[in-house]
Amino acid sequence: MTTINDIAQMAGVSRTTVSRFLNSNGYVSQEARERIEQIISETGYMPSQSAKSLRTKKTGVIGIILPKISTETSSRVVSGINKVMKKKGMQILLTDTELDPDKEIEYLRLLKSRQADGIILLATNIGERLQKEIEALPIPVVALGQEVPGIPSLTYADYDASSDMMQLLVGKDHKKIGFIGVSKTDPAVGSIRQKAYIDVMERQGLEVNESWMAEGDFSIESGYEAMKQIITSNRSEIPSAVFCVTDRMATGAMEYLKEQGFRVPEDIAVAGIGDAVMSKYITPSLTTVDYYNEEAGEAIGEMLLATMEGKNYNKKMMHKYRLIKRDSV
Amino acid sequence: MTTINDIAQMAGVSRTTVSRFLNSNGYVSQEARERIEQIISETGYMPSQSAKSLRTKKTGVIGIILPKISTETSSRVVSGINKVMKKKGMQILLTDTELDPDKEIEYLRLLKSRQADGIILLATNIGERLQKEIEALPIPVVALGQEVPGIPSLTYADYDASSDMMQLLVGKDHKKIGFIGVSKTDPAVGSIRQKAYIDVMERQGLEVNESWMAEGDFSIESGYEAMKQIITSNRSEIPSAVFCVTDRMATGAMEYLKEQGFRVPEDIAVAGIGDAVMSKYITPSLTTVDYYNEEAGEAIGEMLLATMEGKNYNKKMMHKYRLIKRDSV
DNA sequence: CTGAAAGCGCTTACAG
DNA sequence: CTGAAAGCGCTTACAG
Repeated sequence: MTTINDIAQMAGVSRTTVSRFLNSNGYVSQEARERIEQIISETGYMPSQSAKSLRTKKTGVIGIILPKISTETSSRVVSGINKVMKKKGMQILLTDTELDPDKEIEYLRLLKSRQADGIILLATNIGERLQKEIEALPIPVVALGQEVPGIPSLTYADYDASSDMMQLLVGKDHKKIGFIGVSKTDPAVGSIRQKAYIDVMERQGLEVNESWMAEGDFSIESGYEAMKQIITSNRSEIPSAVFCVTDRMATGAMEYLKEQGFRVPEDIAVAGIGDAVMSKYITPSLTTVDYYNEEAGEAIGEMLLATMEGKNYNKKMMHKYRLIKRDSV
Repeated sequence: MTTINDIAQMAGVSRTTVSRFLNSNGYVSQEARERIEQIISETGYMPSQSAKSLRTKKTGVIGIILPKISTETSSRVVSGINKVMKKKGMQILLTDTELDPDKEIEYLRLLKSRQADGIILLATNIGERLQKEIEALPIPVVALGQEVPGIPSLTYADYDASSDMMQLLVGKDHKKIGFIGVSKTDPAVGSIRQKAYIDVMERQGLEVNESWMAEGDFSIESGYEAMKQIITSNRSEIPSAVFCVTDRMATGAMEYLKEQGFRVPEDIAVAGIGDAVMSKYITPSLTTVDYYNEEAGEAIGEMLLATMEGKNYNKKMMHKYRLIKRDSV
């Protein structure tokens, strides 16, 4: 590998001058500049980032901690983050917890040792240990999707979006509304969305029937199973609508209903959240909520950049959303 | 930040000993070991990767050059790669060319300057310049999805898979088969899959009607438009089946057909490639080819690891696939 | 079993 | 406008 010393020698200047040229700070004579430029393009020289980082304490890399890489939401978010980081010449180091809370901590440490300039955390749960770990970290951390105490967070409007969707159902005169959720260990998806469901039901004086509620694990199959459970355990009185906290689970639920000969939405209406591409193309097309994930990625990227610059950034934000009314409701 | 020197001092040993402890090479007395261990856990010390990399010339990072981050294929592949890299304690640096060939070269250089230990390239085209650049690179590079001369490549079985799909169509007695492809600058998707289409048509003595062929750009919308073009420019004689080189375009094509009142597959059959999740849940479900992208990710990861170790690895491989027969054909 | 010393490739005061 | 020198935090022969 050719180094800055080689370039300096070949150009007949000191490495200080080459460094100045590289970083365009300090004066370099036109003459020196030209010779250096020439040599660099001849050799294809690229400064070593490791050496640079060791010296400057900046790596130009930010870390992203994802619950799961191969997910539509993840890839949209990453795409958004990448968009803003690219402009700043920053790279992205990807990390995947596979939904394991311990790994969130492990990766936080790893990213520290790799001296990431900043970290974006897409947490699924937010335990004590995680918070302690973050607090001790000498690197700016921001969170997307969950509100994490003590650090800037951008959350989705889970409560409002879920309430709106429930209102839509209620407005269509549904009184028996079922619910397919996920574990409450996930505050945003498991807990808040369910709370909105229950609150609207109660506010409307509607009965919250436990047997109309089931829990899945985000997968399409689990939505299928949850729907099956709701239907089979309620021979006499099945719900006329089901609110699913996720498009994938809603897709599974519809799959089961169609299989059993139910008409959607005539017999049972189905609603989801997330606006997966799929939701527009299944039949009937799915009524859902668009969370603008890619833009959320951009926004959280900007937030991280701002906190890295020590700016007094608005700490807690909620991202926009919109209801998409289609044919399943 | 606490450094190895701090640890050494606090533990009353030299930093050499601490380093030996950290990397578990060379002897360290039980006593020293315990003190060091203790101090490290107290301080939460993590060795600086930049310093380590500068010294050892290994970063523990591999780079991935993707045509587009937020794509189902990409995220499956990355997930597979991550799976094998995780086992080796390696991290992934993500890079997105946005389908711009110049960026492939740019990112190759960037990853060099970041001293990636290896690079996985998901190229979309393979020009001269790219090949020259790779050749000059002092880092192992492997390619997935396209055969790139001079480096180990894992390709999908584009020709065979497309031929099989065409045979399936022919077997269902289709004689007028249309085609929706992409630009031929993409050898694998644009060129090879089309060649298979034409070869089968000719081998069967079927007419290759130019007006039954259209070109999209991978997007669902472009599939819609391509289908529209085929239908509207053939008032008298429309094809009875259309082979689309991509599930997304097939989905768009079906969307247009359904809109126009055509029945799929009775009036026109539609086939795709890629097994997008969606393809199972649209109506009718899409007949397609599963390329096992995640496993391909694992395989290319292993190939990179092997080349990094200088192993005499099988240079050119083709990944397995399977035809999935569903209801659209 | 352990430590002193050199060196990886940069940047940055400092002095000229 | 330019260079000599120190130092970033590690690892690795080498010597004991």
